[in-house]
Formats: sequence, structure tokens, C-alpha cells
Amino acid sequence: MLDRKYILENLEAVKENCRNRNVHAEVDRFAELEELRREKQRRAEELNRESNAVSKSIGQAKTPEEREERKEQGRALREQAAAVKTELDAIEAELDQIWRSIPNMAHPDAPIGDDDTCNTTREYGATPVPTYDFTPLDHVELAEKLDLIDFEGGARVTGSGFYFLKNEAVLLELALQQFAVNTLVKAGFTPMTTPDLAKNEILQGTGYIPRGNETQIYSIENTPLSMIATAEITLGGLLAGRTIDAERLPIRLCGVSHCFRTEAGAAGRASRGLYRVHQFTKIEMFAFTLPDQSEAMHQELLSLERKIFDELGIPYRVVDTATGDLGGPAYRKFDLEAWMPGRNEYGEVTSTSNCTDYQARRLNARYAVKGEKGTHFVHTLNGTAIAISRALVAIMELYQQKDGSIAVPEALRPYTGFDVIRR
RNA sequence: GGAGAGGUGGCAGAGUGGUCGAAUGCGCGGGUUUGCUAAACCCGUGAGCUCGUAAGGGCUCCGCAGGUUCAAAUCCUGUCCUCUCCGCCA
Repeated sequence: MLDRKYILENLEAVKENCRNRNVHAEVDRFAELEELRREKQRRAEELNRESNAVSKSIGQAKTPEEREERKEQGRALREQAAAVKTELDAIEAELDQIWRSIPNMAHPDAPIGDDDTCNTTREYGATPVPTYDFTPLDHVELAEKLDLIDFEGGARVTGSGFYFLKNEAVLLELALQQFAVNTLVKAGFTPMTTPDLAKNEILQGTGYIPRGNETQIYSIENTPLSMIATAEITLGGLLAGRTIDAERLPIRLCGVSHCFRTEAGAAGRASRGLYRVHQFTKIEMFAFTLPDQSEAMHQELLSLERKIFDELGIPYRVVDTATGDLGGPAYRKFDLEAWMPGRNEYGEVTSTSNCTDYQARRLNARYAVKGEKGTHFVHTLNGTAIAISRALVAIMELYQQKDGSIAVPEALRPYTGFDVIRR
């Protein structure tokens, strides 16, 4: 979330930002409640101060009568304090709800617009979009012919949107993981496999909302846990509630996890095959930085994504996400969209966001500078290195050959041990 | 899963109802002494919020959440985590 004081002091800018992002948040009501909260807070503290003073004086009371009298006084004060606290809690609950709905401020250079039609593209990958002297198949047809994915089995065993990878597709997945992890380790990232489940408070800290109608999140019944939608959740959670030395920043993490998404409300959207599924494996980049490092880190994450997709020989475009299409915590977001011949259009394969201190404030992730008083919120950034399912869509469709086989991208051959998939 | 022990400041570790935001040691910052280093000695040293130009003041925080009490690190309940032993297993 945003700094409360910042909101009060920049009311108009915050409201304009909400308009730009196409978010309805009751910013004025927030300001009103925040003033009220401060007043109540002061009142509550004053009552606590008086109560504490009375309590302390009881120890020194000379006579039993005096003692009893002060106890009574203390009781009365505590009662008043409790009443004010109840009011305060109610105000804070409402305040908190609005607070969470106010999105991060957007980067001044982010294109302004209501939705993804306003996203801008300025750059393309090193690999040109290929042309074919035959009719290219989509990955579902290719998987069928080459026996690479069992969608029917996935639906039978778990449900629609689940799948089994089979044969070379499995080795391709493992190769992609190794390729991505190795690339990131060379770039100074610490590789980590993360839990696939996380506490709901961590989900909320990173900006994901478990339960509710529109939730993307699978919750585990009778527990405070949910399946993660991305390793961003677990990696971001690592610093939740902690304060670290500024010297240790920036921290670059590479998370390997499974991702689970309900895709509630996504019915009807492009969802054939592997493109939109309920579970996939993802190699995720995550960074904690000092405030003045985050913009450079964002560029670093983007250039690593580009490097990975350039080396895989996948044509893509770089999309600068419009304000209305940004997620709540994002200050700026770049997506890589790969050319997918089966869809005959670009499809999102990576996404990298700079969340500045918005996520860190929710998570309460801070840093302290040695020798200086006080603490500050870190900046957090995330970016997809490779989401296996979408990368497979792109690779299968782009590397298909006239004879029905699929070539293996050069960069993956050291890991797969074969260079073509055919039956 | 069963039994037991424990969670206190950067670390170690006291503290079982008020004078405890918390002894002591280490660490860290500053200083004195010193040819340099070390040692010794002295002073200082948690965080958040808040009032104040400042000096300084107030509130909150002893895993977390509740409860008892005028008053809780300390008593009670729940919960999470850690360690040891047993069981079970990959």
C-alpha cells in the first residue's frame, strides 16, 4: 500500500492515479477516516497515559483506602480506554479496506490508458517472426501427433485445465528449468526452490487475495494456507516483518515453484491447450533493493528475460503496460509477448514489475543503514524467467517442421540430449 | 502422530505481578590512554507511531492472538515455531 501520510498530502495526485489506472477507490473517504483515526488515536493514547500513571501510583499508595480509591479510578479509565479502542478498531477496519484498494502510483513514463489496448510496444526480440511454406499446427495438434501432452488424462484425474506432460515434453520442461536457472545463477541470482503453499497473510502481503469470488487462489480448506500463484509470493514473504542491513541489498533471488491459478472468470478467454492452465512450473526472478536501485534492477530483470528468449530463438515484442492494465502493486510493468503461430498472434510469456515500496509496506519488509537511526521500506521487483507452459506453447509451435517434427532450440540441447522430437 | 523443554534487544543470557523497554556479557559507535596495533578504562547503543522548531515528552512492542488484574516479559487459554526423545516414513 501507499504511505498514509503521502496519500493525505497528495490527495489529487492519488485520485488522478486511480483514474488513470481505472480503479475505483474511495480516496476522499480515506482522507476523512484517517483524520478521524488520528484524533481517536491521540485520545486513546492519552487515556492509556492516565491509566498507566494511576497504576504506577498504586504501588506507592500509603493506606488501603487510598489504594482502593485509585484502583477504582484505574478501572474507570481502562474502561474508557477500551471504549475508545473499540471505536478506533472500527475506523481502522474500514480504513484498511480502502487503503488496500488504492493502487501504487504509476511510473510517469507508463502509457496512460484504461486497458491493454493502450499498452505500447517499442522493442522486439532478436529473432524474426518466421514464415512457413506449410500450414503450421498449434501446440495442441502437435502434442497430439507427437504424444507429448495428455490433456484428457489431466481432465479425468484432476479436471479441465490440468494436464500431464509426456515423453520429450517432460525433458523439455526440465531442460527449460535448468537453462533458466543456470542463466540466472551466472547473473548473480541465488537459486531457491520454494514451498508451493504459503500462509494467507503472506499472500495478502504480496497483494494476492485468498478466498472471495474473483480470487485466483486455491485455498486449503480448514487451514490458513493457500497454493501459491507464483514464487513471487514465497520469495517476497522471505523478508516479511524483517529489517535487514542496507549493505545486503540488492538481493537477487531465483525461485523455482509450481504455480496454481483458479482462473475464475477467465472462461471464454483464449484458453486452448497449455496457454491458460491451473497449474504450471515457473522460474521466477525476485529482487529486494534500495529505493534508488529499483529502476535499474527493473531494466536488469527485463534484459535477462530478453536474453533468455533471444537465446531460445523465440520472437517477441516488449510491451510497456498501460496504467489501466497494471496490477495494484506495480509501479511499472513490462511484458514479453512471444509470437505463437498456432494463435497467429503474440501471447504473454513473461512479466516484470517494479512494485517500489508498495508491496514492502504491506509485507513490512525494511532495511536499516548502519550508523543511521530509523528504518525504511525496501523496494521489491519480480519478473518471469520462464513460465514453462507458455514457453512450451511458443517452442512447440515455432520450432515445428514440415515433416511434423519439432526441433529443439540450440540452447536447450545440452540439457535435453536430443535435438529433434519426432515419431 | 506421542512425550518433554524452550521462544526476551544484533548475539548470548538474566528476569515469575508494580520502581522492567528490560540486568550482565559480547558486539557496535564515540572518547581517554598509546610510537602503531592490541589491551585497559569512560560514555553511548532496539524498533514503530505520535506531539514538539528543538531540547524533550507520550503511546505501543519480551514469538503471535486472546484472557485475568488498577497493573503482565512474569499468571491463564489458544496458536505458531524451535530443540530433544519415541513412532512413522521419502
